[in-house]
Amino acid sequence: MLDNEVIVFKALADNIRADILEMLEDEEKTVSDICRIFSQVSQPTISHHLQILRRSSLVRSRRAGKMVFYSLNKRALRRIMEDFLERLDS
Amino acid sequence: MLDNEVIVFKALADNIRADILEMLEDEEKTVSDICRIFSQVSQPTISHHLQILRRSSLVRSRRAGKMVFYSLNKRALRRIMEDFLERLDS
DNA sequence: TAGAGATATAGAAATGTATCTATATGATGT
DNA sequence: ACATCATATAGATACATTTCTATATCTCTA
Repeated sequence: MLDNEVIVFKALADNIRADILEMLEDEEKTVSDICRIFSQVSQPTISHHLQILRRSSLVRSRRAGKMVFYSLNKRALRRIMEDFLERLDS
Repeated sequence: MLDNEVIVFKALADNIRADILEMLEDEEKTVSDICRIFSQVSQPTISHHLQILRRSSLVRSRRAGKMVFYSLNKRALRRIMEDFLERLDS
């Protein structure tokens, strides 16, 4: 199994990060948007999870003024999963 | 993201377990077989990783005399990954 | 440029996971 | 029944991750 695959699986191996990814499935969201949903979790914690997702290439971020928008990198996610599945069959 | 998906990703999120899965890709192996390869890791540690893989449904085990054979549950792995990918597109 | 809003980083505490040694359990042959 | 081999479990320790509070950084506006 490739190293970056393990990194991606680590990123996916957490309920909060899984929920964040689902939130980003259809549209990008700011950190505050995300924090608003996870009302029980602090902003730095959300920020930390976002960094992990970013390092794994599963999300992208762009700054717009004071806000930072995060979006799901579907292409990367799909590519990694499909490569993994393909090696399983061959 | 489904709960059992997160459980599977947790199982995949470890280098030793990833390596074990690769070893099992083509043929079942006993615990001793696996231990022989991971010569730096103790038998109970391998056993522990195998239990995690088993609980996640990624491997199956069968006893044959004193030995226990572990095998990759390709069908489960493929099904989980494909369901995950499919929800990504729809 | 001072103040306020949005996000990131630092550092510490809490929690979780991996690993080890020792030992228990299960199976086989004598 | 006993000794032995293969694997699993218990319990302790080490290591890694998650989470928090406090604070820094960046950006806009007055």
